[in-house]
Amino acid sequence: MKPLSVKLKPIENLTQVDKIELTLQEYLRSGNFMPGDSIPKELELADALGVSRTAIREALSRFKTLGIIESRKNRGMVISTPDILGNMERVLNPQLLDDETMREIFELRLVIEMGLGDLLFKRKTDAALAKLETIVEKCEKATNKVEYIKNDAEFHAVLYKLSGNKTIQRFQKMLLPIFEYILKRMPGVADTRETTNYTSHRALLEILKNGTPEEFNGQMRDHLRNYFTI
Amino acid sequence: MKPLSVKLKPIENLTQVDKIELTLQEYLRSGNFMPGDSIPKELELADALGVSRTAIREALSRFKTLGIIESRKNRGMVISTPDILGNMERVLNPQLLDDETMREIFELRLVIEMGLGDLLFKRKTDAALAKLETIVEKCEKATNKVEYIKNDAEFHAVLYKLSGNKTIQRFQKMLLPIFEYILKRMPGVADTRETTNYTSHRALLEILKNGTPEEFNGQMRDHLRNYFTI
DNA sequence: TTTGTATATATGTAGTACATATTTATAAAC
DNA sequence: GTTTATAAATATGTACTACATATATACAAA
Repeated sequence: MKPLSVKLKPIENLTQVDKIELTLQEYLRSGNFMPGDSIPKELELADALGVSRTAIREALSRFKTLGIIESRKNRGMVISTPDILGNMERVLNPQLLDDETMREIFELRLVIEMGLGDLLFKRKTDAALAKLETIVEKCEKATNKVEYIKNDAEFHAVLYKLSGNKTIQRFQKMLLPIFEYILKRMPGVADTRETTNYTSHRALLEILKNGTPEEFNGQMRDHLRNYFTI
Repeated sequence: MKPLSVKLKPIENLTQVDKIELTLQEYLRSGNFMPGDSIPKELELADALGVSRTAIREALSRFKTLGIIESRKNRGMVISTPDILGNMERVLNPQLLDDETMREIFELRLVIEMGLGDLLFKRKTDAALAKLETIVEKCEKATNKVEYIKNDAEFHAVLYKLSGNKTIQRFQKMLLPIFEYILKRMPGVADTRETTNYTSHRALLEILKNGTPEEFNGQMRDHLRNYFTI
């Protein structure tokens, strides 16, 4: 049989609500709305678009889910500031994601960690360094794998906090389950947290105290190099 | 007056649909569903939870918005693989986000770019290097700011592509509008793309050809250093 | 000035009816 | 026997109505 042209696209099968969503999206975009601005009430929108309140509500519900608008009884709908990571967080489920995507997220985490040096040096404080010091010491005294891993997580968490960037910090926190999943389930990725850390963390800390961002990034590369076998 | 204790939290004001969402979320989580698995139809869920189909539909609509489930007529609902970046993309609107968040996103992009070296060296190909070569040459011949900026964007885009990580690549693409917004609107951030690039890009490329990841990351730091004044 | 009460209003929930698309079964045609 | 038409069944999609619920507003009472 002659193969169908790949250019043959399925006819657009948008539901009513899909169209309403697009219309409202364009309306919101072109209206230059700012957070706090209110939009017409459901009945007005339904009337303006010539559709039922049911359909309008479902379209609005999507925006509400994304955090673009908020609604309160008798106050109508207002534009809100969406939480850019919140939506991602809600779907970051290892059960649902495919392996390739998780591998890529894993890599993204590594990349971030290796590029973090400058932020850390820019915002490090004596208090934070002291805190890292105690963690590294605990790490050096750890006697079993569980303790190692716990301290490792804490060390990196404090580093991220030290970056002074709440978005990056949250991002990393979200990615932790993926990280664990990869280490446990993926073939070819060795969990080296036990063997490398207790010297490596010390080195990172010393560089952070007296070294340069370049040195730090380099040491971090070394710290994470085993994960790069993916 | 005695100040109210900050521990005094507002009483939980969850709507019916909110509760349904939580219930279904738990149901989905504990059920170990995989993409492709189907879930009970709306009427069954409504019946099981003792609520109207209307409310069930609104709760399901949220999951649909997040990409966790999909629905088709007469086929019911099936678990799907969510697009982790898709939801973020839909709300990445400079108009709606606050300046602090955008600054942090801007930083995140810088961090990623400075930690990208290893991936690039691991996956570089002759073809990609050749492509970068032509871009750098164009860049060196550029005569006005518009050309510089265009080439700069292209150079970085090819770098990201070279990383072989589609998630990172998409992520960067999504962040571009934020990047542009920051450069244009934020005080204290100088747009130095014109003055630094034509030498800096060449250096990056030469390192990528014959150098090491460390050298590359270092040069990238230099390439981006002006943005770190935030 | 505060506190209570009534009223209007916009969203939230329920229920019914029907539209629409897709599967399944069955019959007809070659 | 394989394909093609046709019909019935089914689950989601849309519309409409009615009422519940929370909140703003106005006004009265303390």
